[in-house]
Amino acid sequence: MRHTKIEIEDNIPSKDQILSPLVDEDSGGNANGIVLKKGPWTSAEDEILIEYVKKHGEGNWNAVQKHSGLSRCGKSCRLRWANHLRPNLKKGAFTEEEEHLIIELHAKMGNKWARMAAHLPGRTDNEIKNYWNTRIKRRQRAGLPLYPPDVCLRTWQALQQTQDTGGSNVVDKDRHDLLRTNSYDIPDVMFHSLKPNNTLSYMSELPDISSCMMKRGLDSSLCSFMPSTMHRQKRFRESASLFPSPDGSVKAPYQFEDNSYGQVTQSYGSPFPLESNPTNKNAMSFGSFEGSHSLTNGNSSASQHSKETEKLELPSLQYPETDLSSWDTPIQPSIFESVDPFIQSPPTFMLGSDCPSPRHSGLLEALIYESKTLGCPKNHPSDKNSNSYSVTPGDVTDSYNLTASKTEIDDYTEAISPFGHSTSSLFSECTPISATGSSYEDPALTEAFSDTFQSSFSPRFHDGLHQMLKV
DNA sequence: AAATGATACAACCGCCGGCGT
DNA sequence: TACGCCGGCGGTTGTATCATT
Repeated sequence: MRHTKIEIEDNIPSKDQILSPLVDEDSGGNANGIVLKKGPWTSAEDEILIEYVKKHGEGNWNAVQKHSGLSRCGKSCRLRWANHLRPNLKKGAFTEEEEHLIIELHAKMGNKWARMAAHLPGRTDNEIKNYWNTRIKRRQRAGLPLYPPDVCLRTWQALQQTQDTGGSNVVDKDRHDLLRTNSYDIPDVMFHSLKPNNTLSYMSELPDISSCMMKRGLDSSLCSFMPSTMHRQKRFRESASLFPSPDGSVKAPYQFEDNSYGQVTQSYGSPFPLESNPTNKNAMSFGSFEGSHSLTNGNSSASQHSKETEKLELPSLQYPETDLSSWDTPIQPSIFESVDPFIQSPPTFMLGSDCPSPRHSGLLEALIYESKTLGCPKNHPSDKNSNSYSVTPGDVTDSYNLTASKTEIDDYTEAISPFGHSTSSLFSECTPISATGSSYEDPALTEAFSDTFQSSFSPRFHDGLHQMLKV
């Protein structure tokens, strides 16, 4: 880990700091009229803070300024202490073990940096967050997925075990607790055009799956490389940013075909044709890729705003249909998803959950979410170019128009796994870490995961589908 | 050697929940 | 119950440093 100039020359306040200390000019200082300093900490300030904590202990950070004369706000003091001054902080680069742990933890927890830090003694949430964001960028640039297959497998197994036991023996207890609240604040996503001639069919609900976790997975890891670190609003705002089209013009990476209720569909895949192209076998990509919208600061999604959609966060979903054997192969660009931006109240049987927002999702949630999403009746693409089922504006809440035959559904579910797309797509989220020479490229591993996946969900999906068709 | 881009890291900001009044 | 304060958390930004051209 590098040492910054500030750390190295800690005893010497920078010229800038001396000449023009950064202060909170906006606030003009605290309630006492004292101007609070901002910017890098000096060693002198560190000393003061350390002394303060020695005397008074941690906490009551707002009192630091009062008692020690340190011109820093409480938040700043807490952060400085937590990230740099507290004892037993481990400095330096992450070890291989730590990196693996982070990957695994992120698969389970999503962007829960503080909780992840709890599993990494001496590491701070900020460090982990920075590491992860850097990793995301790196892999995005390389067009590689985020999670290695073994992580996918373990996460999936953990998920299954959790479901089977109905408990929390695999998933952290607090995580399990998290599954108990309700939060349906994200758009549901319909995956269509997942395969040539295949668009997502309706799936019935999976009663034993946490809808929360599914939601949380929406915009994250599994679904895309879009860092889940973006503010929802901002993400949406930026989602309206423009992406160059092949002809040099710019256009939104996806468009609403119809912004009426229940029929809003967006086509993702900025530089590529917006309509589904049946001939583009590799169109679906789970990972990020060069030129994809996900590369805009790692954030994908652009959209046109409509009155109805303005408040919504639009997820970035990229479902590669990558070959399991090509872990290190940059994923082919393209993606066509449709998103129902209208958040509807979920069926009550859906598990309430902790569902912090989906932006925090990890692989685990992504897996669940994806399966759930596919099983959600409201997630219906209206893509007329596909065989997907559509929802008309009037049937958002209680019914759907099924425009495909049961046979089609059967074929589809059989063909592309319970997740609506090839099981292999899930692995595109997984990636080998070449440096470790681990088993990430082990075909047996990926196959095992695939088998597990298929065998676990297909029957349910089928049952659900058939049941749904009776409606 | 300079310019440019990428990376790593520190720090700030806004939001949210808990808690006390 | 409402309100304000405080601390924690996640997201974002700014900047120093390194690498490449």
